[in-house]
Amino acid sequence: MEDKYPFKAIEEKWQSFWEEKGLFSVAEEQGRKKYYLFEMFPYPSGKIHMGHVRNYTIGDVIARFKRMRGYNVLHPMGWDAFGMPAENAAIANNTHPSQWTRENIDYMRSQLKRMGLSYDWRREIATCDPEYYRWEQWLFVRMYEKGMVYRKESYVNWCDKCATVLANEQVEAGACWRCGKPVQQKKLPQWFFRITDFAEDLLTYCERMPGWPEKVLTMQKNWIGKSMGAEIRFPVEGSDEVLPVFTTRQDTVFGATFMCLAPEHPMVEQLAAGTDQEEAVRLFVEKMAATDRTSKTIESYEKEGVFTGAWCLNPFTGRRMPVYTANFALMEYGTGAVMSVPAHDQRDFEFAKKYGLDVIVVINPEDESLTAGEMTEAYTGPGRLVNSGEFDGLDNRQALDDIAARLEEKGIGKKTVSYRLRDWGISRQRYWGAPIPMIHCPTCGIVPVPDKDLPVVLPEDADLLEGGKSPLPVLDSFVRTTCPGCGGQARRETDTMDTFVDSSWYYLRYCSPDCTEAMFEKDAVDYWMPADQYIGGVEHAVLHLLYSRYFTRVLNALGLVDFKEPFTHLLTQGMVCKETASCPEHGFLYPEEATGEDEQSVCAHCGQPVVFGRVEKMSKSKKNVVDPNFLLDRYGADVTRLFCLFVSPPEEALQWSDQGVEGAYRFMNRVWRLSSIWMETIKSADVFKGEKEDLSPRLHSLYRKMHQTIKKVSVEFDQRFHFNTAISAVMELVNEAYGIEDDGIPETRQVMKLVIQTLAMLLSPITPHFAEEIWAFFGNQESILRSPWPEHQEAALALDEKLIVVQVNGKLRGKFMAAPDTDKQTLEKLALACEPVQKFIGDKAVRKVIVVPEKLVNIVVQA
RNA sequence: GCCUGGGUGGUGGAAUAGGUAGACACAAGGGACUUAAAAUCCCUUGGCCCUUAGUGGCCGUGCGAGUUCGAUUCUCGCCCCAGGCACCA
Repeated sequence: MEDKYPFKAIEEKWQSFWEEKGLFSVAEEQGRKKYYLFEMFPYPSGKIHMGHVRNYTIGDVIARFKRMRGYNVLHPMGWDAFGMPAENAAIANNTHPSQWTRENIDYMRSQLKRMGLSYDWRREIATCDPEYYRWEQWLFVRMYEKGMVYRKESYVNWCDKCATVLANEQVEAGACWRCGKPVQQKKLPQWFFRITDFAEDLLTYCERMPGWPEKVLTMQKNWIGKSMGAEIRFPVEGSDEVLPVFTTRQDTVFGATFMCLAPEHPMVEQLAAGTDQEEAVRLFVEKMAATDRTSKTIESYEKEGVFTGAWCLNPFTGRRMPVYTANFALMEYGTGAVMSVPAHDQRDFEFAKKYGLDVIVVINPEDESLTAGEMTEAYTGPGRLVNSGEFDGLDNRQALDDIAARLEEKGIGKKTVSYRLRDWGISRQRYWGAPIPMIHCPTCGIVPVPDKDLPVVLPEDADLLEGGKSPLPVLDSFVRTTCPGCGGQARRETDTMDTFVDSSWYYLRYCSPDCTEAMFEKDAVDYWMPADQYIGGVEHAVLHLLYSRYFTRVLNALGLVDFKEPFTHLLTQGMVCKETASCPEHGFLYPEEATGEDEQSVCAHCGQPVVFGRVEKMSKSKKNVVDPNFLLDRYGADVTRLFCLFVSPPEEALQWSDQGVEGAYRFMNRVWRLSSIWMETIKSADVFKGEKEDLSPRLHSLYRKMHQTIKKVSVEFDQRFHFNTAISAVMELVNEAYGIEDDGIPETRQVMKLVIQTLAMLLSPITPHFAEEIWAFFGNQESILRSPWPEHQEAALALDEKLIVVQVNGKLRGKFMAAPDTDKQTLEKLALACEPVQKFIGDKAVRKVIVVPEKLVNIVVQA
């Protein structure tokens, strides 16, 4: 054996071995315990990045460990293959999205294979495959039949640059999540999934998923945004019209002095018609429609509105309330109308101040009496009702219930719930996606494509248009069709589905990827689902993960699956970060653009000192990326995997360190060397099976350390997934094993054989190629993955003597050794006898002695 | 503004049914081997103090209180950082 771990030859050898033996291919085995884990499938963007490396390494460790633990492990991989970058790249490179995507998949698959990931590649799926999206279309039709999908003309988030509609989830701070351009509002007919029907259920189950991180559940809960409140109907003066509002503060209804409608509210135009405000309202509404979301957010503090000329009546006080249209009223939330209570809502307060509207205090804080004219901000806290007729004196929390009850009695409103969550708009005016399987017939209206005609295949011969506009509407061969109802000429729907639809059910397809009769084989799904472990970036906490939960509910409601939650355990891994380097003049710099040693580095372009900036998520724009290929070439897959797991626990951010990788490489070589040193002498030896009492103190200690390590590593792999501490434990074992010399005594060789074999097994999930190589050295023909995970022996952990810590008034003052079963009295006696302890007690009176057996004695003395 | 995490050596990070703070590694320093370098191996490494250099003393887990024999861990108040949401009535 060589001095350095020769990863190149070894890794290729074992990768072929696994592939030839089909070691990771699985099938349902009734009666055998299953484990289904998978990681978020990648978008085939070109090549894998460090985030992928980290994500898939974490999953692979668990998969390999569970196999050795005897589970039937399903560990699949696929491609989230539809999406805009493919179109953009195709235009830029004068190729076709299909070709671009498939080439990327081929290359990235080869990269993943180089990492030694244990996937069942026979189950590989790509969402752009017609046999995949066929079933998505099929489901769409089922949902349409059940009224779970609808079409509505509505204002949608529109990105001009990407030339498409965006879901609310894809709008970040008023800008497109993909290109960063401000998002505008545009009125278009769109297809929507009724996700809001499941808002309550999605929320309820957030309390029933102990396997999910609290953080993700909280983000989902906030996203769904449930508010308990009331709907109150305000009659419009001099008309039969009624304006319903949603409020969470019905306790303040006596203080409502005006009303605000969203500029898009359908009543705005009608109310203003014929009044002298008509023109002003029209101008305001037009101005608001032209304002994009970003500037609305930025100017969020400046409240603005226009009187519509109409008045409504407060149903409790009879007060005439002017109806305004205001920029802070949102059409998407509640009813699009707000009852404004300036004394107790900050937005209403600011609006009232600006337009000179009345402020009426209806809640006084405890022991204080507010005066409307003296308030500088709204009072939103709790208190007692005033100016509220029969409700005066009530605690406002009680009034919430009482006033809601009165609403129902008077027939002017009711208790109700509002959610922040909106229905999911899934139409995309884009080419590279799954076609929506609907037909527009001039006679029959909108008709679904019959099942026998599915899939509606995305024509791959379409020529892409400049600016990213979809070619489908002008592709006659696609658009022209016949109506399945009347047989007459009809047009196909040319919108495609949001790619998040594709990724909302792929984990079900993995269970039976080749099924031609249905979305999936029920038996296979019954066996494998729900998935036991899902791993991916936290950035999908409210997008993909919420949609997947929704989809599972849809399938459940359609009777296709028996469960509601798709993933019992979720692990959200942290970002991969690296320090940035920048030049005041040239911006961010690649490492090779900064010359010189660390602190004295200068910009290669201008010679100015390089500023080493903050540690940021790896990104091309920050020029702080590390290419996995570089690592695989230079250190190999095992070291790359080892490093990713060792630097930090999986859910924390991983901070890249060049020295850190070197350290992982050194460790790998160190274990390799340890094995090399002993290999020849222990090859023919027996594995130690004797009693630990027969061993020399040194060997005994090593033997115990080995069992400790097995225990520690097993717990980490099984429950906590803190691989960094598992690796630390293995390092300690290696360090201790290094202290043993070959003295020719049989027990020494037997123990060393046991230790080295155990090391190979403990490391096999992390550094599988290395482990296989060591395993084969011992003459094993089978893969190490086929051998059972080692079990620690509790008896081997026992110590003859335990270290007892002695404290005086809680401070460490001495230590001694004692047998584990030493009783409290003896421990106390021994502790008091400790020489340094005596010094601290001196002539002070001992007040109390606390004894924790096998651990510590604390002597409390007078201060 | 609201919600959720998190603040521990020069660095990444260990340690929580409350019980030796700093495991393991990186970096740094010293030594061995070598003609030399690389590699490797060994040692030191939280800060401060000492007229006794020790099995020595004091301080130390963002800051301030509290509970306790004992707090990185529990409670309360504050500060800072990261992530999420953001005119949600």
